[in-house]
Amino acid sequence: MDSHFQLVARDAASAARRGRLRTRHGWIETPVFMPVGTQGTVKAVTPAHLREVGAQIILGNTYHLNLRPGSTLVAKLGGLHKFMGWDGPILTDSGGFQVFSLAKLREVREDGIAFQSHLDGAPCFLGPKEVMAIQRDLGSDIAMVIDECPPFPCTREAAAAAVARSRKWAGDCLGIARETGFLDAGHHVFAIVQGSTFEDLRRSAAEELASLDFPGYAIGGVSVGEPEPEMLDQVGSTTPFLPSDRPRYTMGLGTPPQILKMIALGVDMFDCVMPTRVARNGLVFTPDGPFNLRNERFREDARPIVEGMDNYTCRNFSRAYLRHLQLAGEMLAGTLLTIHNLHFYLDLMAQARAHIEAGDFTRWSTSWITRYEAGAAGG
RNA sequence: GGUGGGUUAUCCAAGUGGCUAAAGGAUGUUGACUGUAAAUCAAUCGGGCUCCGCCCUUCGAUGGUUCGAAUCCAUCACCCACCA
Repeated sequence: MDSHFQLVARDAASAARRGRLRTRHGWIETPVFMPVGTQGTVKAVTPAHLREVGAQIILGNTYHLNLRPGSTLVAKLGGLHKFMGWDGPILTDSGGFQVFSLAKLREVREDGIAFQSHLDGAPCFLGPKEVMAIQRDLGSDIAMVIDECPPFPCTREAAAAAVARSRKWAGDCLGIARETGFLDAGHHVFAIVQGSTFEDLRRSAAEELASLDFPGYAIGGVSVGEPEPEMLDQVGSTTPFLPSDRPRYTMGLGTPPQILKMIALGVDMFDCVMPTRVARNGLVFTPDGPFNLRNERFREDARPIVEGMDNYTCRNFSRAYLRHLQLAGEMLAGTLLTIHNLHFYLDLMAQARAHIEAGDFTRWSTSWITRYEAGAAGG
């Protein structure tokens, strides 16, 4: 089997899969969590830190990098990998999500999305042609199609329209990738399934995109403010209609328990700003749930965030010290807490992979979630 | 010794008769954060309670004027500036 995606093992009690995805910058073991590095940096940490905590692949963002410093500049300087000093795989988001998050400054047209730059108000346009050109410039290993990500809640009409536009754009992106030799060179292009909370829309979108034969499939339109049950329903009503021999990726998710639940639904790839963003705000993850280091109860706590956890932060620093850094506004706090949180997420994924291989994923996952949710951590 | 200015809650600092438990900032405390316009944002911040409301105690100290004072008057204490 010389496919770019290989399934190594499957869980008997769920749809969880253990796989391997080949990219131009190496193989990725799935399920995988991808730290988010929107602007060509995973905030607060260096590529060396990323390696150390076990990152296999990171994200970049088409919208942001094209506005600043500009994709042609990045191309001129050797592509995003060289530019940012990261030689592992990079997935670039297309900017579709920015339609949602920057909604006040956008206009969705048939051929793409007109934005106003959030930086200086300059007009900016992203359509299939633009996003593929930018992602080619960046040297993306996995390029995402441009899509329309509707908010939650959203009407059936709006959801259907977003699905239709996204499907059209997806086909255009794939066509461009074929014509330009992007795919043949070993880059991947992933489709994005929309459909909001409408199961039939999700299903038809998934089936139609599947028929186009993409190297991978993403589930979009989640993590837009919907309650967790809705979110899991949307994922669960999409994955059955995606080809099982292609990687599946839920965009922008999630919390540790959510990720385990989605692995059980057959999802292979995840990205989320949560571990990095909340780290900069003082929140850290532990097997007994998250806690905020700013809390006074850690004032004199000499223990590491997680006893025995093998990362730079837990090996060397006490909760009391990290709390001090956070309260003092020291930038090192963001760095050390990000290192811990990323390691926590990536270590969780490594455990999940091992348990899928070992055949006891569901049992392990259930007890992991139970402990996490019961946790009054740090007490 | 003289003249002028000042003393407000943990800190800084508004407030010159009622709408003031007292602006604003800082600090503190708590919470939020899900394809990153986030090293951000929000709440709370005299004490107590049967806590969508009520009761105490506050604006250097004491005494006074007034229906009512952080706000006016007197005395005292301390601080600052300038002049001797």
